[in-house]
Amino acid sequence: MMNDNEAAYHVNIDSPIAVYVQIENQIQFAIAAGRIKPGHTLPSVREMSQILDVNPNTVTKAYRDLELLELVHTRRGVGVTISEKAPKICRDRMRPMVKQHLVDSAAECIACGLSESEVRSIVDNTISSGIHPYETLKRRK
Amino acid sequence: MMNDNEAAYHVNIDSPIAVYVQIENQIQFAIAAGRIKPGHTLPSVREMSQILDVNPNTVTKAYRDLELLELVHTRRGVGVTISEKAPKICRDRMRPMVKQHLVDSAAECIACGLSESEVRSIVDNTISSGIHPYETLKRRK
Amino acid sequence: MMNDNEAAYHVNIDSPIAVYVQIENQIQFAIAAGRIKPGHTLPSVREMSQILDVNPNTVTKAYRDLELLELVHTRRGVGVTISEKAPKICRDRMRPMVKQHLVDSAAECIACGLSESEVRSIVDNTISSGIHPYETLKRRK
Amino acid sequence: MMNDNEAAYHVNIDSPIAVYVQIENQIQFAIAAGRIKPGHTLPSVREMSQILDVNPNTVTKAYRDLELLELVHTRRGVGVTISEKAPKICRDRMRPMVKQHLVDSAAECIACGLSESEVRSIVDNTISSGIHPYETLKRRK
DNA sequence: GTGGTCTAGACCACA
DNA sequence: GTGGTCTAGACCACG
Repeated sequence: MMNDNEAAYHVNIDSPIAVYVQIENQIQFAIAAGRIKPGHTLPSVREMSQILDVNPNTVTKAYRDLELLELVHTRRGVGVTISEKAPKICRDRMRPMVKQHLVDSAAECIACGLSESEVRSIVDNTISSGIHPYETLKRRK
Repeated sequence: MMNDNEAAYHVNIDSPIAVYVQIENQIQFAIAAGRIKPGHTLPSVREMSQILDVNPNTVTKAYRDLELLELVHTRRGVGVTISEKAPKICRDRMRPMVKQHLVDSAAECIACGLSESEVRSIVDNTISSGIHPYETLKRRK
Repeated sequence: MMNDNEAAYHVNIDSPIAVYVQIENQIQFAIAAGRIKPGHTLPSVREMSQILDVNPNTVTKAYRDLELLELVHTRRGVGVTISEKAPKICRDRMRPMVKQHLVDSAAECIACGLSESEVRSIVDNTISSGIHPYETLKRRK
Repeated sequence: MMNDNEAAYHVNIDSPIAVYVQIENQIQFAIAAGRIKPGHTLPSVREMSQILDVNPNTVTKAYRDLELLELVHTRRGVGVTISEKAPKICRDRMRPMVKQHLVDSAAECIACGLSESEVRSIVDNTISSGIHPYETLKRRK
């Protein structure tokens, strides 16, 4: 079994998606999926910057954004902890977004000439496989 | 009957996606979907810039990228025409991309706690509605 | 010892070859010849524009083309670095081109009535002299 | 045996070299190589534009340039004829140019890592084969 | 500090 | 008329 720290944070530096956005997304997905829960303390900025091998400023920016969204509380000397209302906020914020992504993606596939059954089969296969979204959420910002 | 302008080019200047990328995407979708075919001449840079109400340089940038992708042939004093191999190139390039988008989007939905049937229903609804993707696809690469 | 600047970038503004193409060519030759290697960071857009005394946009255009060719990786806030596969791509792309140029040039000489020995002698002299091509290669394609 | 009219004019519309330049080059090469001689009448503008399937204006521009170079005489009602001094002018003009091309091309090859023997071998092979340069001359303008 | 996008406008080359 | 190049300068996004 994994503990909370094995949430396996990572970033793809070659992704067109900004690094700080990737970080935010991973944490939001982890909250929405219940993998990290209210009260949990995120790795410190320094730890996270080492884990991800990125500039500490980048982590700071991500954490700061999460705080603006009220998903975490930052307290000096304590760290950054997941807020009580994070799961709800997170889902309320993300669901319309991910639904729209799904609509857009399906529309793209049809526009490219994929058959309806092909589209449905891709979705079915995705559903029935373990999946790790982490950098896609803000694809369109 | 619709006229040559049926392609109905347009851009959303408030989109986070660069205008020139929106232009490229629309043309690529139109090629992939067979709405514009090899030999077809695109609106001139000046025309297109009027249609879209953007600076001609922005259109030039989009057309130039399409040429680097070998989707169009550009000839000074003549215009920009769709290449013979455009449909194939376009589909080969776009299909893996749109499929991946669909996989990612479906994974996002599941990760956010949407039920499998909810996901399938969104896809089904999208398939059975007329749709006009034009500013999705990736920003770069 | 020479410093990092040994690459000695420069452009000829009176050349009929576009400035941005001259920049691309110099970098490609430097990569093909092994003078700059994967991981190397190119001068920033602003630096290069000062070195060459051209508008930053012109440098941007060159760097962007190099990225589309996958010769460099561009990262905002970081800079432009030579990709791992640049040397191979570069040689694969350039060798057929330069060979064809050589064939064409030799054919031109013969067609103009130069003797075979004269042609060979020009080539021999060129080979045995230090040479710095930087603005040849094709304009496009 | 070919007669003068079988000089086999043709243009490559996809070449980066301007069509009118390709026309000029072919005629100049033909003069330099002695394939067409003083007194010979070139195809009329209309004929040539049909042969090449290009706009008559393009042929007109080429013929006009050749006249400025004193390679041809244009007389209304008669046509365009090769001048007496064309062969000499042509060679004097072209030789330095083609020599420089050869130097540049050999330098490019070396810069791309081709071995000296490889370069010599390419040249030798070219010399010993029948060759038809027609659009290369003004590669660099 | 880095690069990315867009505008405005000039001038050139080509058909 | 077509597209191509370059400049100047603004504003944004990222680390």
